[in-house]
Amino acid sequence: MVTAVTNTEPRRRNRRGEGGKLRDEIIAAAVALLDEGGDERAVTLRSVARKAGIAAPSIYAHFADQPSIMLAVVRQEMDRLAAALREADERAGPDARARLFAVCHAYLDLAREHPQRYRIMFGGLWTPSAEVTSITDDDLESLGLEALTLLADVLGACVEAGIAHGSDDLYGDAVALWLGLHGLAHQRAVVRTMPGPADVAERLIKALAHLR
Amino acid sequence: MVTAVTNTEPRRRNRRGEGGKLRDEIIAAAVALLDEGGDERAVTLRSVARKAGIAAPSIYAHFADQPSIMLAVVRQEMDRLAAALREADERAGPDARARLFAVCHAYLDLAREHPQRYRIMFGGLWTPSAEVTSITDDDLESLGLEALTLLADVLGACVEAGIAHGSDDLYGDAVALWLGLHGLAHQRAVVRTMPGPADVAERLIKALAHLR
DNA sequence: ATCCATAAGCTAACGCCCGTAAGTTAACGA
DNA sequence: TCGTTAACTTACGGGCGTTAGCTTATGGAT
Repeated sequence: MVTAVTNTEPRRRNRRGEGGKLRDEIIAAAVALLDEGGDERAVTLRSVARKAGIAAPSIYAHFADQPSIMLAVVRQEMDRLAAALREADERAGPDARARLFAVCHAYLDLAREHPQRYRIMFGGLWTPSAEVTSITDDDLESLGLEALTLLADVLGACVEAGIAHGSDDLYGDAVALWLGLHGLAHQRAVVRTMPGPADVAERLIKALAHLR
Repeated sequence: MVTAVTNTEPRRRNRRGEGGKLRDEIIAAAVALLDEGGDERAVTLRSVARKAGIAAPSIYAHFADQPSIMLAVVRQEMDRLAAALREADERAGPDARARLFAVCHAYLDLAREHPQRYRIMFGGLWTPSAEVTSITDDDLESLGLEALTLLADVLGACVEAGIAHGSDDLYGDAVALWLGLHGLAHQRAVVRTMPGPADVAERLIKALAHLR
C-alpha cells in the first residue's frame, strides 16, 4: 500500500509563471501524508518534500518554515469544512429540521472521512507556531466563525418553525451544539471503537438544539 | 512553581530494594514537562531523563521505550480523574441535581487545571504505540469506563428524583453527556480564548441531562 | 535561430536532538 | 569480602530543520 508518489521521473519542472503551482502541491502532499494514517508527527518538512517529489529546501520558496505548512493545511481544510456545511444546508431544502440534521451530519461525516485532518484542525498541535506565523487570536477565532454563524442561522430557523424551544442567545446555543458535535467528532477521530449506542449523534443534536 | 526536579547533586542513588521509586519519579518528570506548557512533543525520552536528573538509558530499566512512558502517564492521570469525580460526587451530598453538577464541574475543572495532561489523555497521540505496548481496545475502553458508569449513576439519580426526563438507555445518555463535556474541555485545553457565552457549561449539562 | 536573464529547483552540508546498544562503576547488603 | 543492584559514560546511526551556493530549463528579446 501507501501508493508512494515517489515519481521515478524527476518531476516535470513548472513553467515560467507557474512556480506558484508547487505551493498547492506541497499542501496536497502534506494532506496525503496525514491521510496515510500515521500521526501528525509524520508530517515533517522533509517527508512532505519527499512526497511532493521535490528537494527539501525547495519548500522555502513557498513557506517560511515547517509550521507554516501545517497552518496552510488547516486553513484549507477549514475552508472545505465551511463549504461542505453550506452545501449541505442548501441541498436540504427549506425544512428547518432537515436543514439542522443535514448540517450536523455533514460536519460529522467530514470528520469521520478524514479523521487525521480533523485532528490537526482542532487538536491544537500547530498553535505553537503562532509566534512564527503571526497568526492572531482573532484570526484563529474567525476560522470557525463561519461554521458557527451557519449553525446559529439554522437553529434560528428551527425556533421560527416552532420545532425547537427558543433562547435569547442563539449564538450561544450554536456554540453549545457545536461543542457537542466536536466532542463526538473528535472522539471518533481518535479512537477506533466508540462506546455508547449507535444513535448518539441524533441524541446529541436533539438535546442541544432543544428540539421539542 | 514547577519545583524543578533538576538536582545539582548528582542525585542520591536509591537503596537496594527501592529501585522502583525511580519509576514514579520518571512519570512525575514527564508530567512536569507537560505542565510546563510546551506541547507533548517536548516530552522525549531524553528530556524526561534530564528532568528526572538521570541518564537517558537509565529509563530502560523501568520502561520498554518512550511511548510506554506516555502510556503510564495517561494511566495515572485517568485514575486521578476517576478519583476526582468520585470524590466530587461524595462531597455533593444526596441531592441529585447537586451531584450532577458537582461531577460535571469536577471534570471540567480538572481539564482546565491541566490542559496539557487532558490533551494527551484524549488527544490520541499516544495510540500509535499500541503495537509496542500491547494495549488492547478493551483496555483502552475501560480507561474511561469508570467515569462513564459514575455519570450514568448520577443521571439515574436525577431521573429518580424527577428532575430529569427519563430514558430507556441511561448509559447512552451518559455517553452523550460525556461527549458534550469532552467537547468543551478539549476545546478549552487547545485554544486560549473560547468563543461563546460564559455559561456554556451549564447549558450543555442541562440540555444533555434532559433537566426539566 | 540564437542569446541570456531569470525563475525554478537542486546538491551539499551544518548542527542538533533523538532513541538505543554496550560496556563500566559505585553502593548496598549478605 | 563479594555478588548484585542501580545507575552511569560513551558511542552509533539516523532524521530533522535550515543555510549557502549552484544548475538548468524557459521564454522573450535580438
